[in-house]
Amino acid sequence: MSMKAPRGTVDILPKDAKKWQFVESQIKNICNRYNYEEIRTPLFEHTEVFSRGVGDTTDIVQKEMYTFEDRGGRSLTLRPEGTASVSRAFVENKLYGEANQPVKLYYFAQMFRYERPQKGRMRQLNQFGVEVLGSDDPAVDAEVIDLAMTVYKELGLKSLKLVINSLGDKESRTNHRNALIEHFTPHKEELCEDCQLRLEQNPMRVLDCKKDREHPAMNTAPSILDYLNDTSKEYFEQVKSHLTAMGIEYVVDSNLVRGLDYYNHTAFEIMSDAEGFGAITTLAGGGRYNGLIEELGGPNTPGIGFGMGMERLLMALEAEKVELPVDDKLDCYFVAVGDEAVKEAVRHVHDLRANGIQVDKDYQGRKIKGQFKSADRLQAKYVLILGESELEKQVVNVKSMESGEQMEIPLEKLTDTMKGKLQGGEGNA
RNA sequence: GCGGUCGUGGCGAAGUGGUUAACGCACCGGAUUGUGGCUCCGGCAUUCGUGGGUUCGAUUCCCACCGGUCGCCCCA
Repeated sequence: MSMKAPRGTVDILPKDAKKWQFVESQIKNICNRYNYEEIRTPLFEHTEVFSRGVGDTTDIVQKEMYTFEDRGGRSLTLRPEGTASVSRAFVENKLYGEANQPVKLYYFAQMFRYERPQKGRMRQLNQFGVEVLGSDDPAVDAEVIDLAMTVYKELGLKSLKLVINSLGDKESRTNHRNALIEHFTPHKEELCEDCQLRLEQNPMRVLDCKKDREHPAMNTAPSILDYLNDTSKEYFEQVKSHLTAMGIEYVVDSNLVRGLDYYNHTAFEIMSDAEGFGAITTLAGGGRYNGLIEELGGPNTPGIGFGMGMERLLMALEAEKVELPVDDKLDCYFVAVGDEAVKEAVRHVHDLRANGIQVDKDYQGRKIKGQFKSADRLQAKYVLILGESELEKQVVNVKSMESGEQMEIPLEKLTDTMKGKLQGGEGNA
């Protein structure tokens, strides 16, 4: 029997986990500056949260959910995205009653989608996401987009493309929808199978079909931007002017639709131009969802947010050859020689660690040479040598692996000495 | 869900229907009796993705399945 991780899942091993930790800490730092607070919601929800929240006709709900029945006969689903879960939590915990509005939240969470795996597309994926609930100020839309762009820029990405669109309010959407049906119905037979279905269920999505891109009716199709009513139009203008004021470049693409039903007004995607991405270029996507909270049983509350793929972020960093400053050097390696010293080493290592010093030692019974090799591989800054002669004199030989210099330090001064050396920073050992 | 391609030790990578499956890296041991990074010597695949089939014989041929990868769909 060979045990393998399930299809579309991967193990993140220590080498990579260091990168994840770094990226996550940078992102949390940014969230803190923007005053967003973390929320953690369950890994699974009642299936209804997603089918109603995300929308019955979406690909996610129709073919990508991990749905199962628990022993009590409840239908549960591993979360495929974050917004519906956070919205449910917002309603259930009555966060609309909090003193500080809007409520600004962020999360790091695993998502699950049953799809054919590909590079940058996993069945279990990690997302960083943000949701702002309780304000319909266009400046919030701009803030959310700014936050996402800031994450990428501060991490060092350059090849970014921000695409935005407005899907308008309910009235605008309805008018546009009718216009689309009127426009495409005469050509229905000429469209691909998927689009024939989309025309009935969600005509907007015909617009971003790649198969029918060449169809003449596509170019003449009514654009949502022409169907925005005055308030929607004004809203979009304000979002754009805030972005411009912040120096954030964007492209308006009236065919940007987004696959989830809950979106209205602002929709956006951030893509990468970098080489080595293959077919997958979307790094993050999001938009406004002013009706969702009500749909889930809460008070009429506006909301906006985005989801950012962590795997794709890491891929983008790699594609652009961004070096992350991950420190994998070990402070100290404790080398013990001789039965008595080996026994003593356990206690001394403990003491050093208790005093905040990073130390490791040999557990393979290696000889001194092998222990030095280990120290070298672990990129130890210092090797602390305890042998019979040192034991007798109650000292430790401290060797700087960088300079090769070695000096005797009395055992009782070891902790303080090492603290001093390590605090001293680069190279002045 | 559909199509292409691939699957040999920890990693990279040759190879052939037939007694012992190259090589490189890594790793382990030794030359160096208490000190790493260099050098030399030695060690390191009894499922060649899994399961069937063809054959006297299959890692090599055929089929299925599983998995990776690329593209389509869609998205993070």
